[in-house]
Amino acid sequence: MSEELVTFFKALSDANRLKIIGLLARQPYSVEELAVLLNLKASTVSHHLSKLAKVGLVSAKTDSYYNVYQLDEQALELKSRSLFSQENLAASVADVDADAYDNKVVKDFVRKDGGLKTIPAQRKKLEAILRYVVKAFEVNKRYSEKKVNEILSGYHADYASLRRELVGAGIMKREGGGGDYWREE
Amino acid sequence: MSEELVTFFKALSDANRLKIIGLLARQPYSVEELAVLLNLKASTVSHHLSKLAKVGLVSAKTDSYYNVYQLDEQALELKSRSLFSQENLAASVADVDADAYDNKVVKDFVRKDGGLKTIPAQRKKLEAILRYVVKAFEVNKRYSEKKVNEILSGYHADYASLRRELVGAGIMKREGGGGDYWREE
DNA sequence: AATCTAATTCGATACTCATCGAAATAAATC
DNA sequence: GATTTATTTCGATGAGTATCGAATTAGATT
Repeated sequence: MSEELVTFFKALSDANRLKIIGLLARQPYSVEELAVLLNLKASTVSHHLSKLAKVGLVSAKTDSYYNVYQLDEQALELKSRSLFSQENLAASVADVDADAYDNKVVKDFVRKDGGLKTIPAQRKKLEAILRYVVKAFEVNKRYSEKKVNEILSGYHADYASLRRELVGAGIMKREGGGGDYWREE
Repeated sequence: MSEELVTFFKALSDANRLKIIGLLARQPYSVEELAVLLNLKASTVSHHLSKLAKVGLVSAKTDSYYNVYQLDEQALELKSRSLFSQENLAASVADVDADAYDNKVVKDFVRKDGGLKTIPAQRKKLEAILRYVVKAFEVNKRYSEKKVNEILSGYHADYASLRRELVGAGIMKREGGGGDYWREE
């Protein structure tokens, strides 16, 4: 996945985070020690460490009062080796191709007024359309079924099928049996 | 230098720029072609390409109307190999140490009101102070000698020495013989 | 020379994110 | 159990930057 690669690079595209890595390459440090060395507040350092931890470059060990962070050299080695591998390069291009495919399908099935000519029967095309339709919903906002139907009916008279497929494909989530709907991520 | 490394990672920490790299890994493309493939405007793609070019990952070849960009695979290979080398790790730590040194010198020579107790005689300490003093100037803005003197006199009565040392150390630039001063980078 | 076309630059806007201080957690000592 | 200490989380702020459209530049064709 390309998103993961972006996250990795973002984690490293900050001078203070690189300094942290450089320091941890020599020995483990607590948050406070790093804060003093870098002339930053502890909360800021904590923020940086969480980003580095998220991509698996550092990890923490609790030691009495302190939370001692250490560099995962193995992960560093591994990552740096595979960064520009054929797979990663291909993955980023796959994203482009996928987008292009989605765009083509949307162009084929969507009228100028934004509504759907038909609901695609083929699975792959249907999913492309579902990814298009879901953009009408805000991320992480809760919608009642009534509201969902109302929005979807702007796309096709058979809003119920759209709603069912959105949930079935995991593109929208639903709480329990009769709860609200929302768009994740 | 650590700054260079940050720039490199920043160049790669954008999804669209990674896609560009992925695409150029297969074949060269013009700006316009990339814009279509990525669903972006040409001006945006141009902006991305300039960032990638700045770190030496891509280069352009003019071909009739078009400006065809290609990936410098050699640079990619080279960079990825040395990213987390001992030298780079050490360099980032050196920055920390250097900063700590500068901070200590500043603490020793600067009064609470911001003025200098004395102008350091030792070269290394003087340079640390000069790096501190130059922060009073905006980057890339032009200042007349009169204005420079005015600002520097806030630090020490011997503003002329400060001005001379700033230029001598290359920390501030001066145009020709009697022209304006400015702070680069 | 005049005109087209692609590319770049510039100014504006919206969004992301580094940083801080304050509040909330967590863990250990008293 | 109460309190201290380190860390994390949260909200706000400011700086940086991706994106666009318009204006400008650079080249090539007529």
